[in-house]
Amino acid sequence: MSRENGRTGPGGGEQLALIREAVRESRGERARPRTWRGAELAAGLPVARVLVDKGLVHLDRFFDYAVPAAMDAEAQPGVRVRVRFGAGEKGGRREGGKLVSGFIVERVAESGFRGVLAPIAQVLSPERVLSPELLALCRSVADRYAGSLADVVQLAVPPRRARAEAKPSPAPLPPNAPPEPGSWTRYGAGAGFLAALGRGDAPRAVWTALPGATWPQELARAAAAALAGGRGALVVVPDGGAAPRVDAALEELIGVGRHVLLTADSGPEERYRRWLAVSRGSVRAVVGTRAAMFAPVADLGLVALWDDGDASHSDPHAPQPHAREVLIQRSVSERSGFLLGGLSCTVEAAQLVETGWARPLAADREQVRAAAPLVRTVGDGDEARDAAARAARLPTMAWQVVREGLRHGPVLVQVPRRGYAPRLACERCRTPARCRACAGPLEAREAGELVCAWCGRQEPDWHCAECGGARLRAQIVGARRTAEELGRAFPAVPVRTSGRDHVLASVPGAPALVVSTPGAEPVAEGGGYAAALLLDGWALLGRPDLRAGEEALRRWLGAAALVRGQAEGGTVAVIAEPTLRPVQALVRWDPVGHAVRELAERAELGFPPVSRMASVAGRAEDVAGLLRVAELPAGAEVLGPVPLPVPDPGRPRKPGDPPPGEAWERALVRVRPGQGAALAAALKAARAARLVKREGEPVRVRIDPPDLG
DNA sequence: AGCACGCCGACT
DNA sequence: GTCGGCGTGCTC
Repeated sequence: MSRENGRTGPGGGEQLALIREAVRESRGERARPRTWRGAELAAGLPVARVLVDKGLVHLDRFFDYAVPAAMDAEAQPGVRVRVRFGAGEKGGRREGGKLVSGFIVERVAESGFRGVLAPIAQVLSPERVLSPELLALCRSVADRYAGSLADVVQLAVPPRRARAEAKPSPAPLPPNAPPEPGSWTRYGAGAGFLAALGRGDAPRAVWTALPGATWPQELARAAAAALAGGRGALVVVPDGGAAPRVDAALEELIGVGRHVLLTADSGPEERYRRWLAVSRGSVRAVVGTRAAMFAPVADLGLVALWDDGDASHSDPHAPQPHAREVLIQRSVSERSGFLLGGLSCTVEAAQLVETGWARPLAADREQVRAAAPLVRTVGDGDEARDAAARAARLPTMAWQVVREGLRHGPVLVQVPRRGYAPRLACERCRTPARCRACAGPLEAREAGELVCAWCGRQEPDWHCAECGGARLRAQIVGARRTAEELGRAFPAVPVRTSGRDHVLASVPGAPALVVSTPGAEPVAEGGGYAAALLLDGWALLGRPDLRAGEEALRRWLGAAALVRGQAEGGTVAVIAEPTLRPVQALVRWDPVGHAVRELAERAELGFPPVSRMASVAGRAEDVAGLLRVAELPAGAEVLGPVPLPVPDPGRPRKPGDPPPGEAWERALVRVRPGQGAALAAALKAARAARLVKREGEPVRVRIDPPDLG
């Protein structure tokens, strides 16, 4: 990686640079200037180290600028500045260059740069938004994910809103009184965990929450415990639905003015105002979504994350850091407590316990059994005997669960989300159903007709090309129709739907059919749903994804946790093959056992998180080229490359998709867990080298790729 | 990404 | 001699 390696041949730039330097030296120029074009420079520390806000990987370093005396007071570390960047020299003076923004990272007495420093053009505001702690966090996240510091800083520091900066933040309030353990006493070590937070320790726990809707209060109580001990707290939840619930619970515990809610819902200016209140130390607790993981809470006592299996915890912007990994890093470097909670359990969470890094925080079996509903399973193929059940294509048992449930309260029906299903296939031989014109995958529309997802052509008379079969596994249609038929079968009962565009927060406790897609389930008032029917098993489990089982269980538990406990007659029917591991884990309500078993399997196969992986995607020659120059750590294993499936031309292009008409390949690189940092560094360096030399098209590098087939 | 600098061929 | 083509490397 040494600079000299890149230089070749006589008369190269290296010699010239030396000559230019010698000339300057003889002219008496130096890197510690007193003046710039006659303007006086800051006396004490006249050099500012600046992070220039340009995401280019090979520019991932600081640049020194001269600090004019007039800016001395305001040009403090952490402030936003404008600087001229990119111009060459004319007669030993800097001219032109584009005005770019950046952050002052440090003030120093002298620069290592042997040239004429350009002055800072402007201090945008004296607000010190990029504190040393936040900078360090961004640096370590960038390193972990093979990304550039500037990219991560962009995620961590919200865009400036001058109006929000103008007003001072309110004075901080004294700490609240320690909260009672409350419902934490239901978990063996719960009260102890809160007590440890309160006295300033840094306990770490993976918490398996009991079913029900009390977890927002429990998260709030943990935050309140850290606050009462005089430290800060940060709670990250997956979506705008959960955040207000934790926020409300926290407000009830500690009142107004000690915490803020950081979500996109409040709008950029209000959000920045709240962020500033945190940055200025005016409040020391934050509840928020993904981006809040970087919130500059001073003196962190607790970082908490809810439901780390939710995909929204993974930031879609480069370098795509995951909230769990960022918060793990924060809890280590800032020596804070750590709480990873959920109704379910990811393999990563299980690994934190397995390695001894965190302690499990769970209720005993009796408690779980009492709080959880009764779960009954029935396979897909079981024939129903009565006509109504057959019309709804429901096995008799499932039908009875719904009918019985409707006598006592609302019944939740979980249906698969559009676009979440595997492609339609021949019922007999499972050959995917393809368009005869363009070979695109066929989709079933509401009315039941078949349409090509790529070219839109209708296919009224489909026959399997392999076996001549005429029947499809048309389950999306099936599940939706089942929901419709249920509504028709119980005409006296209202039907409510909750999904993508219309998400209901809650429904009344009266009998009703509540049809919802996974993740959009409303809370039922009056103690929960009387029953739930889970119809999306085949869609969840049929995906060719390493996480399919974990994800199915997570979504089922999320729905089933809203159903009343077994003692109050709460029942759940799941239509899925009863022998499958996630189905059994649901019946036993044992997410941890499931995760532990999955983890063991990953260990056997050498899959993450037991190994560390990165994916490298791009045109075949670029992927090969990058892997050739990358100095991968010893023992690194390259899997593939294999051709990447072409995304549907009909769908809008997602970031990260190959450009239309280009065939991409993907390789996976696997290393032992301890070598993750080396892997990231090697891939980053290789990509930078190729960018500098302009070899081929850029390649996409992703650490912890989420879509492992 | 821009943009200057350098080397080499064609012109006044 | 000197003007301007693009190939190479730097940006405080």
